[in-house]
Amino acid sequence: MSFIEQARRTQILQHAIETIAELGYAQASVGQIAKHAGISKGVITYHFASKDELMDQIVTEVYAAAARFMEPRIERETTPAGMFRVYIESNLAFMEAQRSHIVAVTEIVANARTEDGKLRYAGASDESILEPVIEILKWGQETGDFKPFSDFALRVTAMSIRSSIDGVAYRLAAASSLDVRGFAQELAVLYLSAILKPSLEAKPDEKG
Amino acid sequence: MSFIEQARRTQILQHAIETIAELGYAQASVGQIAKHAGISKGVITYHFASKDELMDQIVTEVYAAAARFMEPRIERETTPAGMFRVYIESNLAFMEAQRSHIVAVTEIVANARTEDGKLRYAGASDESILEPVIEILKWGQETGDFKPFSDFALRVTAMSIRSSIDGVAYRLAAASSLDVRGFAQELAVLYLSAILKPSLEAKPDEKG
Amino acid sequence: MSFIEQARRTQILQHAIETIAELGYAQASVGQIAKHAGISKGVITYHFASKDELMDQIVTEVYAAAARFMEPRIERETTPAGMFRVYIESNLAFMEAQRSHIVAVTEIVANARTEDGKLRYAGASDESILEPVIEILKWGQETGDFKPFSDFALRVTAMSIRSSIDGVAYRLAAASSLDVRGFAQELAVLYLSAILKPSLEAKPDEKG
Amino acid sequence: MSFIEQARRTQILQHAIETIAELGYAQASVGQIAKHAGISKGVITYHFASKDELMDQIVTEVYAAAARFMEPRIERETTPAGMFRVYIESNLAFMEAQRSHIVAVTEIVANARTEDGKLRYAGASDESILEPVIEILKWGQETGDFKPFSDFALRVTAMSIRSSIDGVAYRLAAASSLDVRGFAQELAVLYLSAILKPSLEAKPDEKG
DNA sequence: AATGAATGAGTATTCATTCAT
DNA sequence: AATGAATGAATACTCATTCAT
Repeated sequence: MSFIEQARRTQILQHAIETIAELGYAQASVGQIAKHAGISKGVITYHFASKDELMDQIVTEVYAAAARFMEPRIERETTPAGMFRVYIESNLAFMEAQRSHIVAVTEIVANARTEDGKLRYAGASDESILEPVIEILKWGQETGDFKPFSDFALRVTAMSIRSSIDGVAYRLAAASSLDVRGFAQELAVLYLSAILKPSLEAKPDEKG
Repeated sequence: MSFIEQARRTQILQHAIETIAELGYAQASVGQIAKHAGISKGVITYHFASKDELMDQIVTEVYAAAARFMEPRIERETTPAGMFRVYIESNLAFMEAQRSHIVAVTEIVANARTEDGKLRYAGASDESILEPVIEILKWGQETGDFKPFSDFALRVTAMSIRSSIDGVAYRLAAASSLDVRGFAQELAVLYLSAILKPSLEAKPDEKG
Repeated sequence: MSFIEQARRTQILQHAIETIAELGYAQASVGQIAKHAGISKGVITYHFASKDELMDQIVTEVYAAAARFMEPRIERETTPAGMFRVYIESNLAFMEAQRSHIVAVTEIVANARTEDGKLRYAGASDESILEPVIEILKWGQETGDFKPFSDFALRVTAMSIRSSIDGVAYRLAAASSLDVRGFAQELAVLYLSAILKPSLEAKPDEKG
Repeated sequence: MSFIEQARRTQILQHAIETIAELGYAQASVGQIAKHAGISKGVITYHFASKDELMDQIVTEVYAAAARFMEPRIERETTPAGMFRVYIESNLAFMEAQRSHIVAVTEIVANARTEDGKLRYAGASDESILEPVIEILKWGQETGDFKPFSDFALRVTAMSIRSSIDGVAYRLAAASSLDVRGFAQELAVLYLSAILKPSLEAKPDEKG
C-alpha cells in the first residue's frame, strides 16, 4: 500500500470519525461521510472494500492509538496505586484529546451489527478491555497495597471502573461540557479510597 | 383516550420493546415491530402519530415503571447508607426483572436523534437521573455518615455510580450472562467503602 | 393471497416480461420495469420479496402455461409420429402466441445467476425439458414406428430437437420475422424423415 | 498498430474471454477482466476505446479462428455428404477445443445490447453464419445426393442444423459434461438420414 | 378501528469511463 | 505505455409515512 494511498485512507477515516461523532452511527451513511469530506461516494468505496472495513479500521486504529498513548504512561509507574491512578487519568486524557474518535468508536461498538443482527464488536470489547484493569487489581492484592477481594468482587470492581470511564465517553458524545481532568483525579481518589488497604495512613502515591 | 385505545397502545409498546431488545434500534423498523405483533404496519401509525412518539412513550413508560419499583423500596430505608445500598440494588433488580425494557430504552437513548443529528434524549437523561443519587449523597454528608465531599467530587461520585449501574444495562444488551443480584451487592459494598466516613467501625446497615 | 393481490402480481409480472423481452435481462432493472408499468419502484418490492422471486415467478408461470397449452394437444394423439409432430408444432405455436413470454424466459434462464456466479436455472432447464421428448422417441421405438437407436443416439436426437425448437426462441428474441407455423411443419417433416423406420411406405399420420 | 501493441491487445482479449467464460457476461466487468489479467483497469481502456470495442474484437476474432479451423477441413471434402458431415464435426471439434472462446462469444452475442436495448449482434450472427450451410445443402441438391427441398424447407433445415450445433455451445456454457465428438457423429448421421436421397443404398462417404 | 397499497427518499455497492501523473 | 485515483450514474432493496377503503 503506497504512502499516498495510506494518506488518503487516513483522511477518509478522519472524516468518517467526525461524521459519526456528529450525526451518530445510523446517520453516518457513506454519502454523508463523502459530503463531509467534500468528495464523491465512489472515492470511499474505491479506498475501502466495504463500509464494514471502514468501521473496522476506525475501531482498530482508535484502540491502537489509545494503547500507544496509555501504555508508556502506565508502565512508568512503580506501584499498583500509581498504575491504577494513571490508568484512569491517561484513559480519560486520551478521551478528551481525541474526543470525536472516542465518540465514534463508542457509536460503532454500540451499533454495528452482523447480518444476523448480533452486535459486531460484542465479544471483543469486553474481556480484552477488562483484562488490564484486572491485572492491576491483582498485582495490588499481591503486594498487599489493595484490600483482598474475592474473584467475583474483583471482577465487579473492574467492570465498575470501566463503566465509570466509558460513561465519560457517553457524556462527551452527548456534547455536555465536562472538566475531564478533574473528573479523572476525583475518580481515581474515589476508587482508591475503596480498594486501598486502610492500614495506617493510606496514601496514594506522590506525583506532580 | 378510551380504555381500549390505551390497551392497544400498551400492547404495541410491549411489542416495540421486545423488537428493539432483540434486533437493536436500527433494525427495529415499524414493519418489524408490526410483524412481531402480528398486525399490519398501519395499526401502529394509526395509534401513534410517528415513530418518534412511539419511542418517546417507551422511554417515558419505562422510566416511570422504574421509579414505581424503586421509590417505595428506597423510601423504606432510614439511613443514608441503607438508602444508597437499596438505590443500587433496586435499580439493578429492576434491570434484571425488566431486562428487555431496559435494553430497549438503552438502545433508544443511545441512538434516537433529532433531524439535525443531535441525540434526542441527551439532556433529559442526565440531570433528572443524577438528582436522586446526589440527594442521597448530600443527606449522608449532612448526617455525617458519609465523608465530606466537594461539590465537584460529589457530582463525580454520582456520575460514577450511575455509569456503573448503566454499564450493567449495556452488558445485558450484549447478551452476556451476569449474576446481577451479586453484582449489585458487591457494587454497593465497593462504593460504600469509598464514601462512608471511616470513623470507628464503618459498617453498612444490616439487612437480610 | 387476496384476489386483488394476485391481480396486481400478475400485472407486474406481465410488465416485467415485456420489459425483459424488449431490453434484455441485464437492462431490465426494477426501475425499468416500474417505468414500463407506470408505477413507483416501491410497488414492485412491496409485492415481491426480491427480484429473484419475481424472476422465479416468471419462469414458473411461463413453463406452466406452456405445459397447459401443449399437453392436451399432445395427449390427443394416438401414434408416436403424431405425438412427435404435435409436440413440435404446439411448442412453436405457443412460442409464437406468447412470444414475449418465451423471450423473457429465455433471457432469464440464460442470464440469472446465483451469488457464486453459477447459472440459477442451469440444472432445472435441462433434464426435465428433455424428458418428454425422450419418452416419445422411446415409445416410437417400442411400437416399431421409429428406427432403433442406441441410448446415446436417442439422447443426441432429443437434444437436437430441443435445440432446433429453442433456436426459434432466440430468433424471435432477435426480432427477426419468421413464419413460425411453416417452420414447425417443416421441422417435423425433417426430423420424422430421419427417425421414422423406412419400411414400406413411411407416412406421418394424417391431419388437417 | 505496432507489433507490441497487437500482442498486448491479444493478451487482454484472452483474459477477457476467460473471464466471460467463467463469470458470464454480466459479471465480466472491466475490473474483473483486469484482475484476471493481473493488470490495472486503465490498461484495458488504454488499449481499447470502450468495452464495446473489446467485445467486438472477441466476437470477430473467435469467428475468424473458427473459420480458419473449419474451412480447410471442409474444403478437403469432395462430396456434399462429406462436406456436410465435416462441417458439423469440425464445428463441434472447434467448440470443444476452444470451449471458453465459444462460451464467451455465446455470452456476448446473447447479451450485448445497443443503447436502445436491441441485441448488438442480432443481425450479424444470422445470415452470414447460415450461408455456408445453405450452400452445402444447395450443392447436394444440384448433384442429386440430397433430396429436393423447397427454398423454405432448405432454410428451415439450415437453421435447425445451426441451432443443433449452437445448442452444444449453451450446454458447454452450463458446464455440463458432454461427449462432443460422439455427439457430432450422431448429429451428422441424424441429419444425413433426413436429407440424403433414399435411392438404393444411401451411404455417407467413408472416413477414418 | 384497521388495513393493504403505494410512495419517494435513502441505503451500500458496482462499474465504465476519464484523466493527471 | 501504464496506472491509480476519482467520478457519477445505476443497481436492488428498506423504510416511515400517507391514504383510500
